[in-house]
Amino acid sequence: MKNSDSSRITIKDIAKALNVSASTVSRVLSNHPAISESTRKLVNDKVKEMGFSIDPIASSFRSKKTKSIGVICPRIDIDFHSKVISGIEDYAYNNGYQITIFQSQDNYKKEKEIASMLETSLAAGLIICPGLQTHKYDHLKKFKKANIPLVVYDRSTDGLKTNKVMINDFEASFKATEHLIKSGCKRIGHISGDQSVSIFKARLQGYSEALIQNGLPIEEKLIKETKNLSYEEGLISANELANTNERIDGLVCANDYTAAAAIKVFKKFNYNIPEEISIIGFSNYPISKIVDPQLSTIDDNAYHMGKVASKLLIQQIEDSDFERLDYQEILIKTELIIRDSTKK
Amino acid sequence: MKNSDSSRITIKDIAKALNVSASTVSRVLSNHPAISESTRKLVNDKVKEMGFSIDPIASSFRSKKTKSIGVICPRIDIDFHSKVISGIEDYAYNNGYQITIFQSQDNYKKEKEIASMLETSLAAGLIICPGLQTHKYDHLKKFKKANIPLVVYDRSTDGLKTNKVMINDFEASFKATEHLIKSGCKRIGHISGDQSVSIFKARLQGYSEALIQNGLPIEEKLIKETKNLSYEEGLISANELANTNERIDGLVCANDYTAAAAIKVFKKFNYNIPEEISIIGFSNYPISKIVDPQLSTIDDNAYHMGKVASKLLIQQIEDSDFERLDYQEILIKTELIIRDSTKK
DNA sequence: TATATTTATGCAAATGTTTGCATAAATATA
DNA sequence: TATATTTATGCAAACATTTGCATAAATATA
Repeated sequence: MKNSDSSRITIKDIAKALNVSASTVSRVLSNHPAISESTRKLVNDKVKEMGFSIDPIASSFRSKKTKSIGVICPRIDIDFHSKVISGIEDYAYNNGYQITIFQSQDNYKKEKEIASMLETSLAAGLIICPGLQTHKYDHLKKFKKANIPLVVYDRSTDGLKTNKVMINDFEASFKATEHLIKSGCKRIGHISGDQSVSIFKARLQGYSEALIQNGLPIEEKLIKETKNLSYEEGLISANELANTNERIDGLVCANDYTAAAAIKVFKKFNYNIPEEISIIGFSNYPISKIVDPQLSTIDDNAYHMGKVASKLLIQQIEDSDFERLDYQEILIKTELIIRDSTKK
Repeated sequence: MKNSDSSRITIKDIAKALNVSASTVSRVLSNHPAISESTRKLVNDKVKEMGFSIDPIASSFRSKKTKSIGVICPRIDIDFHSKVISGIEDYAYNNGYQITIFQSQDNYKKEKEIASMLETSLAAGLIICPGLQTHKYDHLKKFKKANIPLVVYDRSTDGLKTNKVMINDFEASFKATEHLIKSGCKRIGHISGDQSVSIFKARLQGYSEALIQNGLPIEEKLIKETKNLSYEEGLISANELANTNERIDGLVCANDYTAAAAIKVFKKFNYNIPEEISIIGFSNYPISKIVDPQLSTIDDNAYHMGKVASKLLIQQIEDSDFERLDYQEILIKTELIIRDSTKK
């Protein structure tokens, strides 16, 4: 009765109780084919009876594999990231993986630090949204060398050839702009995000391309770049747009905060929304249903994006042919959500 | 040159290179006192030179300790939880711990499943916000038995004596209500959450107590219970309140969504806010700064709550006197944020 | 100087699981 | 029936680190 005390039940205890070897028990547990049905049942029953469960640390130690996926994002408490992570976790959990989360705070040094830690700690894989200050990717390239699967989400990483899951920002923004054009808008402005960030650049391009393809001119003064797409910056930009001498009748915003700000400003300037100006946001934040009028916007499918990233990663972890594949880029479809801030 | 290939550098490699024993290297790495300054330096230099880092799995395997904190919450993509987790992660990371996150989806069975997994996987500790369906706590009591530190956050757990970090909901709601009374409101309604959930019960009690202490009557028909405190439920409740024959001049809402809904409804009924009715929310969600007028509310300090929970847990993990303490309950202070939806 | 104490280091075992190799038993083939 | 093949199981080593115990070296005490 070596284990009558609080110490954990091991494979050996099961083996001893059944007069079989530890190997046999281990093989049953991992569904090894070369085990007879009879012993398989015997072992499984005993395992249940004794309430045994495998020690994951010991298992990882021996096999050099873990069931733990590292996730690095700038911050967890940003609506978009929390949704992506929710999707990552759901899929991972249902497939037997755990996720360990880190916040880089958009700090390049910290991001490198976390990445290198993850690399030496036998993470099964890494899902990362690189920080805004991250422009070199050596810390990520190391994962390829170490043969640890890697998936980047949301931000494009020029020069790093790796698995990516992204929103088709260009297409989404194009779609949003086209929606305004089709409903009759002729003079459409844009409140854009930091143009050194690829996704915001893509949103501006989508907007521009939609104008061009529909024969509308691009007017530089109707494009207002902001640093953080904050509500406050939105107020400022919208004010400037409301004060141009010729009226605008449409506004494509690169997120919902600036769009909400624009609604407030144009209402103050006595524009009827959507009759005199159509305003559309991006992301489908909770606020979009609360502002008055309710905001038309683009749903970025963040949760789904997380699921896809998780799936892609786990596929690569488990697929032994992994080395044959090089990498994949997946674009997530967005959805145009038409509410009351744009004409039908 | 055994390790010229891709295999990892071990303590033995360092030992061999310096002609010392592995024990010595290990002791340097864990700051064991019985090591001379000279060898300490020698080893540390070699460690840097060879780019060695300890294998955390092997270390955990031998020492039966991990640096991994389990976190279970209903969902990650809820503003409150994502902020708490952000705080947990920040503090944990700065103290050498990692967090592994799970979503219970408010599903009792899943919560139990995750908890039991965490218990057998050598988690250093657990931080949990129990789900709405969780009314028995055997799965958490096991942690105490297994001597794994446990901290519950946000939801009270009657009958479970354990470490808790909570908002003082009673006091916060009291404070909010008193703010309205002091600014001259005489007839104050309340939109409340599910009364089987302790925190929402406490918010109702805080509201009631403030009325009583200020000599105002409690009118049952001015208290509207909702199931989920959703924006839609807020619209319905506010409509009912706007249709009582005697006008109300104040409204305390148990969250910001219902408060935002109330603003919309009372504006529609041509009330001037805050002159004719003061409306206050709870939680300080992003929307509170965006609705018009900007919403007065209670900041629940979610990020700080996470930090405190993390700190409490790590204290208990590392404090060898842990068994001496029984448990602690910490109440986080809330902050009254006065914006434009309430009279000054 | 002899003995006691302190300080610094090494030895070797132990942790729980997995897995290559060996082998026994059972079955198929000639 | 003898041999070859397949199937099921066991043996024992390996993984990287930690730690109790032993001991050598250095220092303090008598």
